[in-house]
Amino acid sequence: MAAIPSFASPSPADESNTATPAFSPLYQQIKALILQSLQSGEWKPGEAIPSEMDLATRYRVSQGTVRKAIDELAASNLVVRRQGKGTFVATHAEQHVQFRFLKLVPDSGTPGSEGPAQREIIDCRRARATADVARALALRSGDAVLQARRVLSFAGVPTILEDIWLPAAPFKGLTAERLADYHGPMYALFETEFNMRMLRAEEKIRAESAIDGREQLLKIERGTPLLSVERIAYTYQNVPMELRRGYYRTDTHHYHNSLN
Amino acid sequence: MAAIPSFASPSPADESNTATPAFSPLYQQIKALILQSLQSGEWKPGEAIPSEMDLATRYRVSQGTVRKAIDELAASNLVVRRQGKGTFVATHAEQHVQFRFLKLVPDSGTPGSEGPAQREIIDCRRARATADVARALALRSGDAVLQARRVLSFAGVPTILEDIWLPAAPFKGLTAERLADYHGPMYALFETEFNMRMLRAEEKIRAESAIDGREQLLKIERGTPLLSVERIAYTYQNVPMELRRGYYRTDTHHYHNSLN
DNA sequence: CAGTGGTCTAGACCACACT
DNA sequence: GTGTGGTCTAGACCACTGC
Repeated sequence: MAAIPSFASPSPADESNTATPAFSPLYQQIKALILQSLQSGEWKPGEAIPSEMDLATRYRVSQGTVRKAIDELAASNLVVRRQGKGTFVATHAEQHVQFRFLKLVPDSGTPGSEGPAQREIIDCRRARATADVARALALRSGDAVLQARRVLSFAGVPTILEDIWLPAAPFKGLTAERLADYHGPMYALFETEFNMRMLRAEEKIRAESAIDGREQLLKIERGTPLLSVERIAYTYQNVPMELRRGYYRTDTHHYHNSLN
Repeated sequence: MAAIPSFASPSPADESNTATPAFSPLYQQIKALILQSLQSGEWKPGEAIPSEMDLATRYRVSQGTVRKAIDELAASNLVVRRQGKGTFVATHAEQHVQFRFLKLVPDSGTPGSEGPAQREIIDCRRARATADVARALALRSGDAVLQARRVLSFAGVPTILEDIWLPAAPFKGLTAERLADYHGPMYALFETEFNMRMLRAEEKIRAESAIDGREQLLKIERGTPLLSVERIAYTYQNVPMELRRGYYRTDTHHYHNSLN
């Protein structure tokens, strides 16, 4: 950095009305710079970023300052540190993070113990955003979206029904066919084909009855209670990039959450 | 510390069979020592712990090492740092952390916008642990437990029904009457009266139908889908100290979760 | 003002992975 | 051995709080 000695962009006009003097530590500025390089694709998912010493030289700060910046990026799962090897851009494509955002686990056994999930696309098409979808994705009503419906099965048992909406613009080139033929982890596809990384998500969870044909797709009785999970996934700058409405069977699985 | 230069308790006999050489950084050892003092009650919830410099002197390490230890304790919400004032033992008794473990929020408005919750104890008595309760609380079947049932209402609407089990031994002196008469946050009572701090919790969430009288207590129709939330709360050393089975209405509220 | 936590530096050394 | 992240130190200075 060298520049900006400890104070960041405090437009003097602002200070009169804001309570906070907008002090920003050096390591936060470095963090922002690294974030920029990540977003721009200078370092791609799975790749190593430059070593701490290299970055310290590049930004003209000490290694400790770079370190603290990377610490925070690692804490939010944007990068992964590996001692002796380097710091790597996090990815959804790796085996052990396949279902980073999926918190449904089998009642007995460990998360992956049922073997791989079977993904079946039921429906996939272009559509126009309804009011609620538009609000969730920060679009306008009627904007083009991609819509998909799929079923995830574990050990042959249909367990999850998902409706997915994506804004069409950032995923230009993604056809319904491409999605329908793809059977790997969806977030990995987004990363490799569209340079779109899902960084965090918010979920709203409710209990609902299985109706509107969902009972048939999950092969359960009409009216069975289902866990309804509405997820909005965000990319850089907290821009919403995916809306997902999931319906989970909870007779053999449960949603697991840890509270600190 | 001074002692134990970078290696902690590696009983040579152990090393033959364990894959990990059991290396423990100094700051982890300091963290463990601070943890001990917290658990022993040397510093009570709400109080300040000694300053970083004081602790550094006490343990004969540098301030930076103490700092890193406290950083981790703060990250797991065991202590709270306040610049210019000190580091304080976290507590459930403060206003803004009243419902630290409750993730049910109203569909519209902010978490606290409905005003204070009304707590009504429906039932409260001593009992013997059934097999499943015993397993959850690491007891034996038949061990003495305290059992309570209560309803939480927001803005006069009954929203949450909770069954709570506590091991009787650690809560010796807690009578059914005391619990029934108490109308504040339960975890605060545990802290002040029994020096029992709930540090983290695990939840298993399912969708279930309102039956077995739960529909009456929540004043909803029989068969309405409810969110079933089984929570086990842990104190120091990951010892389970409370089992709570909650039934949440999700027509006006939802369970909110953030994923990173 | 003194005391607290927060930032930043420079340098030394350790643990780990690859070659 | 070389290079990476991880630990630890000592000292300086900054920002916030309360006396």
